[in-house]
Amino acid sequence: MTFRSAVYAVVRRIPRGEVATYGQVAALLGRARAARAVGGAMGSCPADVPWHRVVNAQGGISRRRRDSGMLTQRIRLEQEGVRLRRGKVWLARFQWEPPRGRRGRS
DNA sequence: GACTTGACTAGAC
DNA sequence: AGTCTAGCCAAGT
Repeated sequence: MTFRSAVYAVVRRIPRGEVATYGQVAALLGRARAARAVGGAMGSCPADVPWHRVVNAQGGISRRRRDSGMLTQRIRLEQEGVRLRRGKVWLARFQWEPPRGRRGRS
């Protein structure tokens, strides 16, 4: 199980209409400081991974080196009902609150 | 195994 | 509030 596949597993759990931050995903994996690695994993992910539901700590859409997919991300989020405030996701309202005691043990 | 890169962050200025 | 700097982590060379 690579770190990346673990990342995908978590992202797939993000409910439609909600979002999570890179740091949040990292924390759920027990690697609170690996937000950067999470971003790297998102660079290329399976089609069934709702990558658009992952944003940076400020609720903003991080820039890719190339591709302007960040535009697609914003649109997809809005279509799911996630509202933005001044170009940034309204985290206080749409940030995902993952259930605890999951991840295998209780 | 060292070195580089990147969709990150938090803290200084 | 906008920029810069320094940690942090996994992957690919």
